[in-house]
Amino acid sequence: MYSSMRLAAAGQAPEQAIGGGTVVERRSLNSELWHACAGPLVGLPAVGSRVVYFPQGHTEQVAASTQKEADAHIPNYPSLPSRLICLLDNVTLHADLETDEVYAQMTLIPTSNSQQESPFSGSELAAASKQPTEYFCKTLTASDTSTHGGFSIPRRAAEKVFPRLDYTQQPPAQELVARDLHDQEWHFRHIYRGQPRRHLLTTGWSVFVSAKRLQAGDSVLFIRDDKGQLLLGIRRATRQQTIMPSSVLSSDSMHIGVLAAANHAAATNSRFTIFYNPRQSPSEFVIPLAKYHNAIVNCPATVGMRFRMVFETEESTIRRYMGTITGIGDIDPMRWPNSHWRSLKVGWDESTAGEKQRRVSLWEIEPLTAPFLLCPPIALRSKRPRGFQEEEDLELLMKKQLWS
Amino acid sequence: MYSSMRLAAAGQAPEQAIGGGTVVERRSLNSELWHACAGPLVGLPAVGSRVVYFPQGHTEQVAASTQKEADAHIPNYPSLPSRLICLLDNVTLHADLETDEVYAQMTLIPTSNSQQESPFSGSELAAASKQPTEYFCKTLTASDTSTHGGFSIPRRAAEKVFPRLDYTQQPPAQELVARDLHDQEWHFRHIYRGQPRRHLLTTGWSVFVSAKRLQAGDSVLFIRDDKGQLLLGIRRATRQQTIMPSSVLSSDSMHIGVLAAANHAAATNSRFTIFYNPRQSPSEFVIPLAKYHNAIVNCPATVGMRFRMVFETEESTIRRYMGTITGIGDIDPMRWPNSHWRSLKVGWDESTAGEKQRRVSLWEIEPLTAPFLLCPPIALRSKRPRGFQEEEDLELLMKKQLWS
DNA sequence: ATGTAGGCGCTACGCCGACAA
DNA sequence: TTGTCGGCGTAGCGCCTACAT
Repeated sequence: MYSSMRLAAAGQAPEQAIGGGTVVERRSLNSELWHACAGPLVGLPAVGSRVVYFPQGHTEQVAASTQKEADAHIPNYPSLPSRLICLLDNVTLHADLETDEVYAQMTLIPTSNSQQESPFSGSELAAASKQPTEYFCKTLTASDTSTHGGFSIPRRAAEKVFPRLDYTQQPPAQELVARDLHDQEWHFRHIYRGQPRRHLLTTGWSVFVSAKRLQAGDSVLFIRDDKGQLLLGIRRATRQQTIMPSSVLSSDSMHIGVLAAANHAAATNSRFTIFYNPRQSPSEFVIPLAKYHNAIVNCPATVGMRFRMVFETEESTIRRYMGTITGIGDIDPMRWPNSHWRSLKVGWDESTAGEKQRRVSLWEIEPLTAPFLLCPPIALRSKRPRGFQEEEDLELLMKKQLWS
Repeated sequence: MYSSMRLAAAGQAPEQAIGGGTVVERRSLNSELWHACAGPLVGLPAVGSRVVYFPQGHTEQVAASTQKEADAHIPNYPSLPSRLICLLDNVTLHADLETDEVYAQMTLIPTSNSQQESPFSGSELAAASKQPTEYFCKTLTASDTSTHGGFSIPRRAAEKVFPRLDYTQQPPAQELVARDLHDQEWHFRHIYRGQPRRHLLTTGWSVFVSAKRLQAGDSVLFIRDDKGQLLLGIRRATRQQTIMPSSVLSSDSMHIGVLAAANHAAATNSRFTIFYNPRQSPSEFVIPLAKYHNAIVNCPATVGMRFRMVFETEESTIRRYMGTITGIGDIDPMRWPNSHWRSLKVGWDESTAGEKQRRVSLWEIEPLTAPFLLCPPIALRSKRPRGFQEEEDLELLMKKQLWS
C-alpha cells in the first residue's frame, strides 16, 4: 500500500493571504475523498520513495491545461535529461476552489547516482489503488440536476453508505450532513417514499447543485469514512472540462518554467515543486522508480507484441482494453532522445477505442506474453512483493533491451 | 495618442481548442471598453514603439497573483539585466472568461544596442489615457444587487449614454441591449418612473447580476461607442479580488518561467510573450521608452524632494496625492543591482494614505520643483510633443544622475 | 437625486405520487 | 429499480410606490 500516513498532515491551518486578501487553501485535504474523486486509476507514490520524473510528461500536462503545445520558442536545456530520478520529498492533496478539480502538489529532490542504485525498500515496491470501500458514485441524470425535483439515490448506495433509516416512521426520513473537499458542510433531507419506495435527497439538494454548478453527466460521490462521517465529492464530465487560459503567465513561459525549474533543481540537487492534475490529461509524469524499473527490466517490448491496459469506464470502474504494439521509438528524437516517455506506438483492438492514446509508456501496459508474474502491474499488485535482483546498471539495461 | 488602430484586429475568429474541447477566447476585444474596465490610469504603449521591460516588476505581478513571493529557490540569471529595451511587437486585449478581469497580452522583441539609440518617433512620445467620453460607471449599492428590485441609474448617466426615452409614453420605457467584453448580449428594461421620477433597469437586471456574480461594492459601467452601440463592463471591488491559486504550475516555476523566458529572449533576440494584469497589482512593468527616458534624464530625484502622484479614486476618477522622497536605492541590491524599478522610497502627506506604496519608480511621479514642463507625465501629455535632445548614452546619463 | 423598505402579484421552485422503462 | 412527468402549494423574486436622506 502507498503510505497515506506519511502524507503531510491534514487539518493543518490554511495559509493566510499576504495582502489581507482571500485565504488561499493550501493544506492537504482528506486523502480518502481525494482519491475517490481522482478515480480508481490514480495512485500517488509514497513520500520518501524514489520516483522518475519526466519533463516531457510534465510539458504535456501544461499543454493540456493551456491548450498550447510547446513549440520552437522554448529553449533547449541540453543538460536536462529526459528523466530525473528523484526522492519524493512531500505530497499534499488539493482541490481547486472554483471547480473542485483535484490535484496534488509534490516536491521532488533529484538524487545523486549513488542513491539511485540502492535496492528498493518494501514500501517502494508496493502499490494500491486506494479506493475507499464505503463509497458510491452516481452520474447525474437530467432529473437529478433539474430544478423540478431532488436527487434519486441508488438503493444499494443508500443502504451502504448512509446511516440506516428508522423505517417505523411514516415516512422514514433523516437529515444528512456531508463535508466536501473544502470541509464545507452540506445538509440534505434524506427520505424514503414514493410508489414504489425509493431513497431521495430533497431539501438542500438544489442549493448544492447550483453552488457546484453541476450538470447532467457530472458525477457525485459519497463516502463514509472510518469515523462514520459522511463525505461527498464531485467529478465533472470529461467533455465539459472547461479549460481556463491563465491570465497570469503565457503558455510559453509556463513551458519554460517547467523545464527551467527541473533543470535548475537537477543542476543544484535542490528541491522543486510540481502540480499533478490527474483528471486534466492522461499524463502521469511522476512514476515510482520500482514500477519504472520493473517495466524496463522485465518487459522486453517488441513490435507486434500483444498487451492489455486499464482504463476508467464511464461508471468509474476499471476495464482492460487489448492492443498491439506497432512501433517503438522516441516521440521527439531531437529534444528528448532516448526517452522512455510514450515510446510505444500502439493500435487498439476495438474500433470504439478510436479516441484512445496512440502512444503509451512501457509501465502502463500489461504484456500478454510470458512471464506474467514479473511484469507490471501484476508483480506490483501482490501484497507481499517479491524481491528481485538488481545487479546491472539501469541505463545499461535499458540500452540493451530497447536502444541497441 | 496611443495608436489603437495598430492593435491586433478585433473581430478576428477565436482560436479553436486543440483537443475538441472548449473554445478559448484569444481574440483582441473592444479597445474602448477594455480601457474603461481597466481604469483611467492604465495606458498601453503603442505597437511598434520601444518599451522598457522590468523583470522585477513582472515578478511582482506573479507574486501578487500567486500570493507567493519569489524566494531563494529561484535561480539567478546573471546575464539578464534589470531592464530590457524592447520593441513592442504586438498587443492584444483580453478578459478572463470567469471573472471578466481585463488583461493584455504583449509580445516583446529585445532590441540591439544600435536600435536603442535611434531618436524617438512622434508616436513614441505621445500618450493618452484612452477613457471613452460617452461613459458612466456606478458602484453597486445593496439595493442594486439584492433580489428585491432592479438597478437605480444615476440621472446624468442615463441621459448621457442611453438612447433618449420617449417621455410622452406612460410610463416612458424602452428595451436596452448591451454587449459585454465577450460580445455577449444582455437585455434590460429601462423605465422612468417612481415618485420622484427616476431611471431604473428592471427586467433582465437580476440575471445579469447573478451571471456575473456581482456584489455590493462592485462597479458596472456603460459605454456608447462611435456606432451608437451600447457596451457594458464590470469592475470588481478591490477588496474581494479572489486570487485563485493556479493548479497548473507552482509559484516557483512561474517565477522561474518569467525570468527564463526573458533571459532566453534577450540572449537570442527573439520574441517573448507576457500578460499584463492592470487591476491585479500596481505593477506597470512595461513602460514606453520615451517616458522612462524622460524621467531619468529630466528628473533629478533627491532625498527630500516633494512630488505628486496620480491614483484612482473609489469613483474611478483620478486624484493626486502629495509625498516626499525619503530615500533612493535598489529594492534588491543582490539580485537586481542598479535597477530603477521602485528605486524611490517615499512618504505620503495624508495619514489616510497608509496603504499606499512605500516605493515608487521615477516615471510614476510628478516633481513639484522646476522645470515643470520637462518632467513626466506633463511633457508626455501635450498633444504636440516637443522633440528633445538625445546625445548622451542612456546608461551613462542614468549613472551620472543617480548612481554615481 | 437616489437608497431602502413595505406591499403584493405571480412565477417557478420543489415536494408528492403516478407511471413506464 | 429508477428516470420522467403531471399535480399542486408556497417561498421568494421582482415590479410598484412611499418615504427618508
